[in-house]
Amino acid sequence: MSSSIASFGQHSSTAEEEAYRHIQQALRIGRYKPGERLIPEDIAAEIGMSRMPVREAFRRLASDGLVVLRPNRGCIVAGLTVDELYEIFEMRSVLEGLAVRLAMPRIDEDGLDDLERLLDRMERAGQSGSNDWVVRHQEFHGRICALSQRPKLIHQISALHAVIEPYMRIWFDYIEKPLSAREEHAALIAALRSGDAGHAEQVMRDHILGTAPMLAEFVTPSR
Amino acid sequence: MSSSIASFGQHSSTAEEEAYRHIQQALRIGRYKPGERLIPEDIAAEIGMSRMPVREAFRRLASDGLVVLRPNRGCIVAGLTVDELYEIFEMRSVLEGLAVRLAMPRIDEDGLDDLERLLDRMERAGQSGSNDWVVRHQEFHGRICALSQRPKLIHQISALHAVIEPYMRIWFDYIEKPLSAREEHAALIAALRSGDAGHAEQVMRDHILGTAPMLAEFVTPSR
DNA sequence: GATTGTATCATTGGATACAAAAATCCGGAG
DNA sequence: CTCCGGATTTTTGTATCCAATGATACAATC
Repeated sequence: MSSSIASFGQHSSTAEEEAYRHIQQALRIGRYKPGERLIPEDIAAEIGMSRMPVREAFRRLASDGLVVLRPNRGCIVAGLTVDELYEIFEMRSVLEGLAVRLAMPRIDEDGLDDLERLLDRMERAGQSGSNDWVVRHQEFHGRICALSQRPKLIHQISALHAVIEPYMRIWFDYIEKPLSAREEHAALIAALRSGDAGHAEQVMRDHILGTAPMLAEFVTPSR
Repeated sequence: MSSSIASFGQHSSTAEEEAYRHIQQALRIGRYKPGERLIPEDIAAEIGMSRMPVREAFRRLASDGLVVLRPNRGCIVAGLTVDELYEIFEMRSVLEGLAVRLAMPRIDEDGLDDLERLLDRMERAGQSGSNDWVVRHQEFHGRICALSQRPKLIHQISALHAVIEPYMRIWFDYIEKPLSAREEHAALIAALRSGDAGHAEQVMRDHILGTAPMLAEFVTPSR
């Protein structure tokens, strides 16, 4: 088999898993655009398998909200309306707010230092021009969520990040780097340092809700 | 074909959808028990189709967290540990908290009256002994969520309810009716009537988190 | 010239067949 | 009696095939 691209590491044993990862990655980086139809045969050929595992991957992607699957109409890339984008951010705000609150008792000095390091990496990625910033930003948020030690919560938040990632990338391509990003994330660390869980939760909520309007500007009314 | 149960309405055209509904229903009412293996062929035979649509339904159910799908190991009904049950309730608390907050500006006198009616139905179902109470309870919470007018939020909350429904039923079978249920839900309506969105959110959070410990008693350590 | 009906084509959904992996069973050795 | 190893059986994963549905283009009629 000639898996030309993305062959770093033996990710998984099943073909369905491979298809899922492949398509998700393509969606995240915006290779497939909203409204575009995903042809099972094309994708199957691309990664060297038959249509079937691809079809099954479609189901999961649909559950994640990344594609829309209409009977006998195939699979189209899900685009977000402005309303839906806000909805995602509302959900993120309360879920990640919960995550920091739960993370609070589990975090120590080392953990806080790690977060500072991640903040620096994010900053550097932002200045370098490549849009790695988006990845670093997710890494920062992901680290905090991970501290909560709640698998289902982490999974859910991660799924929401995947949905908005394409828009984050477009956003980042327009403006060099989110202006207040460094202060806001530094404020999150400070809130964690304070030891006041309720306060940290509120800071996270405000941070996320505050981001939404900036992103909303770049939602193309693709429907 | 003889679709014995739940044949109200022509739900959908595709076999996969039928399989999904069938299995989900069976899981909700506890017909399939945690840890039990779901044999694709058996279920396929049961509803008169081949393994394939059933397999695809498994993917969605796995995304919902209702079953666990391990490569080459098949599909087993997801059981919850006590920790996982608490996690679900934590997520519910913030998501439904968000839902009431968003519902607040959209609710009017008629809406509040509707909720009162649903509360009465819940009460009657609780006294009748049949475990319709669980359904009515979900109906009550679902109505509030619906008022938020947030499709993705509603969907997510609904998925969480599905996961805990079997445990709610077991719980209800032991104790006749949750003791403080009526007061708590009446308090929710009162909070909505007050017009204070933040307060209503807090009441919802407390209500849901308060329920978790009672349910946790009935989680069989099935793993 | 526009609109509607019809025929053809492409694509999806589902079933069957086949291959690969895991679980089970059975026998033998320690 | 227990533990290990191999063959068999069961079950899962994937591919191919067939039927059915939706899209499209062309033609006929208004």
